[in-house]
Parts: sequence; C-alpha cells; structure tokens
Amino acid sequence: MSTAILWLHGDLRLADNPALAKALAAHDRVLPVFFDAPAEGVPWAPGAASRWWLHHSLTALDAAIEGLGSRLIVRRGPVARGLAELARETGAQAVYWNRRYEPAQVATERAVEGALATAGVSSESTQGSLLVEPGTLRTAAGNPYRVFTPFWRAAQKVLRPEPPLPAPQALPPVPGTVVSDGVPALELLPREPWDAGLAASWQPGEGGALARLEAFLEGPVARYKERRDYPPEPATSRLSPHLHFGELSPRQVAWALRTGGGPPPAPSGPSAGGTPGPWSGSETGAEAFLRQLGWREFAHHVLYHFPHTADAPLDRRFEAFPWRRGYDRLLAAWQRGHTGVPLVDAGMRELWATGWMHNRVRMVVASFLAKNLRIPWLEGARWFWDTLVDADLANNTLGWQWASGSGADAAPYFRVFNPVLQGERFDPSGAYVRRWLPELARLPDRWLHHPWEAPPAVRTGAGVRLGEDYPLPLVDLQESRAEALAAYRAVTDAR
DNA sequence: TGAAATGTTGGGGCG
DNA sequence: ACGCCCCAACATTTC
Repeated sequence: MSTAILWLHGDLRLADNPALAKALAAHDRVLPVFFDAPAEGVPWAPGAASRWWLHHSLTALDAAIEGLGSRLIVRRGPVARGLAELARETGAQAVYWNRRYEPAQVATERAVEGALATAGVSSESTQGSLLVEPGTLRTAAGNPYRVFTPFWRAAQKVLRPEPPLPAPQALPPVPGTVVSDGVPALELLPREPWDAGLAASWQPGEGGALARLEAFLEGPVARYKERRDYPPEPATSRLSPHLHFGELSPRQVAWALRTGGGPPPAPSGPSAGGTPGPWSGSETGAEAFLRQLGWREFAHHVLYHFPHTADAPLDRRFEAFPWRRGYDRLLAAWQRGHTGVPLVDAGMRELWATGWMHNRVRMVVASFLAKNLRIPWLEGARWFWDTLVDADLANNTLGWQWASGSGADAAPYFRVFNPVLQGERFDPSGAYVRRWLPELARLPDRWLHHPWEAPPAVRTGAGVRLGEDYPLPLVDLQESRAEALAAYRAVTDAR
C-alpha cells in the first residue's frame, strides 16, 4: 500500500486542488495535514482577523473531509520537521502540496524539500493558487514587470481558460493511530469576544466561498464595471478572504466567469500578435472582474521578485521620506475612525466592524494616512494586516506601496486623494457614510462629506456638535496636501 | 484606479 | 451692430 501526505498550505479546499488530485491518482492512501506554525514575533504572523477566519475555515474543511470518509490532521510546526516525522510515522513515500510565493512560504518550502530529501521522502509540488506562475513573465528587457498594464497584457497572452478539477467523491481513511491535535488546540479564536461582527458578515470555508461566487455571478457581476467603485452598493464579490485562504482557486473563478457570468468573451484563438486586447473596446462585467484577479496576480508576482517590498519601499528613494514623528495620537484616531473626515472614518469603522473595507475606500484611507497625515505606510499596512479577514501579504503590500506612491505601477507620488471629493463622487447619496457614522446621519447630503464647513445652524439642526458628537478634522486637507507634495518633491528631486 | 491650477472657447449681457 | 467682459464648460498642464 502506498501512502502520500497532502500538506495543506494556504489551499483549504477540496475542489480544484491539483496537489490533492495528483496524490490521489498515485497513491492508495492520502493523509491531509495542516500545520500551524505561529512563531511569535515573526514578521507578518497572521493577525487576529486572519486567525479567526483560519479557525472557521479549518473547522469547515475538517467537516468536509470527514464527510468523504477521512479526517484532517492538525499539528503545530515547525513544518519541515513535522512533515518528516509524519512521513516516518505513517510510512509515507511522498508529500504533495500546492506552491505558494510569499518570501517566508518559499523559504518554508525549501526547508521542507531539504528535510524530506534527508528522510528519503519525495517532494511533489504543483501550482494552484495563481493563474500565472510567478517568474514566468518578463519584459522585453528581461526584467520583472513593475507596472500593471503591461504585466496584465503579457499575462493574458499566456492565459488559457481551463476547467477546474472536481472535488473527490471520497477519501481513503486516515489510520486511527495518527494523532491530530485538533483545530481548537491551535487557539486561533480571540479571548475577548469581539468577533460577532465578523460572524455576521462571513461564512469561512469552501462552502461559503462557492456560495459567494454563485451569488456574485447571479447578480452583481453583470453591472460590476459600472458599480464596483460605489461603496454603499453591494456590487463587489467579497471573494478576497476566500481566495486568500485558498477556499476557492482563481482558476475556478476565471472559469465560472467565462461559463456562468454572462456571454463568454469572443474566442480569440491562439493569440495573434498585434491584435488588440480582448476588451480593448467595451469591457464586460466579467472582464472587469477578471482584471481585478489580474491585480492579485500582479501583487504576487511583484512580491515574489521584490521580496523586500513587504517592509521597505520598492523605489529606494522613498527610504529617505520625511515621515511625521510622534504620530501615535493621529494613528490611533485613524485606526478607530475618529479623524473627522467622514469617508475615512466610515471606512475605518467598516473595517473594524466587519473585517473588510470596500476597495475604493481602502485607497482613500490609505492616501489619507500616508499623505495627509504623513504617517509611514507600514503602520497602515500593519493595521490592515491585523484587522482584515482578507489580509494577504502580496495584496496588502502592493496596495500600500501603490497608495503611498513608493512602489509598483504608474502611481505617481503626487496623486493625493481628496476624501471630500471622493465622497461626493462615489457616495453621493451619503448612504455609506450614514451607515457607519450614525452620528452624522441627519446632516443634509450637501454637507455630509465636509461637516466642518456646514453653517452652524445646519449642524445644530442635524444634532451635530463638532468636537463633541463628531471630531473636527485632524488636519486641514489643503494644507496637508501641500505639505505632502513638498515632502515628496524633496525625496524625488534628490536623486 | 487624482486634484488643482491654468488655459481655451463660446455664449450672452451690456454699454 | 459691435466690442468688451464675465464666466461656465471643457481641455490641458502641473503637482
């Protein structure tokens, strides 16, 4: 009897899992194992919201695996030694996993390969978490892409629609002698019960992921292109945490977009060089959403090639940026949604309450932190890391580098969002701000996004006393914008 | 996947 | 009728 180990590693699903399929095809027995290696103090160890999600996702996965006649083995790290020991215990000949591309994950996989080689066990890794394997795309000059548009153009040339692999109908049982610590032993849930808002907003696990995908395809995707930028509307997919934990693969999403999300793009055949992109004219909702998956690809690609960017600017000139000093009070106000700028505060409160924030608002709050407050973007990245259920090192890093102007893509430093204009443009009815800032709900639309400029009588009539019911803005938007531009100019001029 | 300043144009009020 | 000015609307440039 041949035995394989399936090391689950950021791919908490049974459908479209290449490592699982490959292991099942080649072995009589497949032992699914998850390792938690929560070394304290390690940079970018999972935050509180991620740990909450992981607990529930693992619990769901365990139940699904039991439904197929097996069970999930849960153990504590370190992974390399743990896998070698499990192989010795069970006589496994091979370990299968799907590759991941964050710097620490790459290092862990190298360590696993070394330990398994020493133990005489073979390593079998497959690609399942991205549409395009990092390292395979290069510019004409042979460099990794740093700008999204040419990256995505190149990616589309190699992308082929592929049907996802089906989930197995059954799994061979794990021998009773194999010990699992169980999910609760990982102590992933918060001690203080602050997670009610998360539980009300999300259903972690493969079932929840597929349900969310189906709901998106049945409704919002058709008008995704037009509505995705409007925070009060339920126009986005909310698939990000499911994708992060691998409860759903991008290949499943891409396939569903082609087959179930409106008319499939015209078959363009094997790419003829020189033809315009498939959606050079009018982009459909499905295509616009696929482009967002493209940003996820791009983020992973950039972090893979520039691993220092998780902690330092991609553009090294920005290491000399004159950040504000002594910003504790301002940072705390931003984190809690007490900046006095309604769209910023609404976003930060949505994040705290639900573990998620609309993408348009993420850009606005990030610009406000890095530019108007001139607080180091890493502080924002760390807060997002701890509070987002979709916290993902590649996406978070790219997003913050983009917003701070120090990183990838053609995002010039001088792009400073004006949160008042952004509010008036993307939340014109004020529904989003009123939902998250009930203390401002009675302000008329005209003043909702800048209450400090409202006539006193209007504020009184709406029951808003600035400085008491709602704060005055932490900084003057025009002044702080000018200061940010001056600071950025100082850095970018000094080559 | 900006915002603000600056430049240009054209309609209309008015002397 | 004509020129002048104002200014909204739009385009371009700059940060």
